[in-house]
Amino acid sequence: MTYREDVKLFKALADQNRLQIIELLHDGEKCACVLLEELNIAQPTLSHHMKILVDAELVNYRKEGKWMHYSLRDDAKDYILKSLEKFI
Amino acid sequence: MTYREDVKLFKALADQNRLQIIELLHDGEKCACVLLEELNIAQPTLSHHMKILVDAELVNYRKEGKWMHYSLRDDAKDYILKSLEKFI
DNA sequence: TTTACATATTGACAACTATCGATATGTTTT
DNA sequence: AAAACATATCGATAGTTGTCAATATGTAAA
Repeated sequence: MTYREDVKLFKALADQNRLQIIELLHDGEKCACVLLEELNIAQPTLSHHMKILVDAELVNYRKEGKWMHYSLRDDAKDYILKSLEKFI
Repeated sequence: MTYREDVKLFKALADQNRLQIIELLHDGEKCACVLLEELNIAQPTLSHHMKILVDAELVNYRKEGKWMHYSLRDDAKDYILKSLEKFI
């Protein structure tokens, strides 16, 4: 039994900025530009974090013109819980 | 709001070997020597991982003579869940 | 009181990660 | 078509992490 996907998920959660992003997205979909305003990081850094969250399948994106809208997957908590339950 | 403790917890979960250790401890308390037999890592590496799990308060230890016995905290799942619920 | 054993610590190293300036890409506006 | 804007990618760098050999520490057995 290997846990590659679960490790990826917990790695995505193992960063202060990303936890804050998840909290911000909890209210609903947000534009990257809005996230950028709320966080104290440079634009390439935000882009980097969003990629990690999307790769972990925690966050969805929707492109609209020149804006990127990110949203937490609706069953995010269950998704993490299901991962947890594999070994705990 | 900062998430220092939560990041520490998720970092502890963000490693293949440590997830496997947690799975092994799910059966109940185990001696370090037993864990060492089940995992394909060197003894200092196990010691390192156990320290991270103990620091994250996911795992308790009990010293008995020259043996160290490690066990998962009984409310481990709730403990993680409570952390999750801070931002999700 | 040696010797053997279980675990922790140290030191070194390679791999990974977060960060940001510079730049590229793609879109809208003028 | 040019300028302005939003986001992604690249390249570099500092800091962190996983790993193990060597060694230290502490305990039990001979």
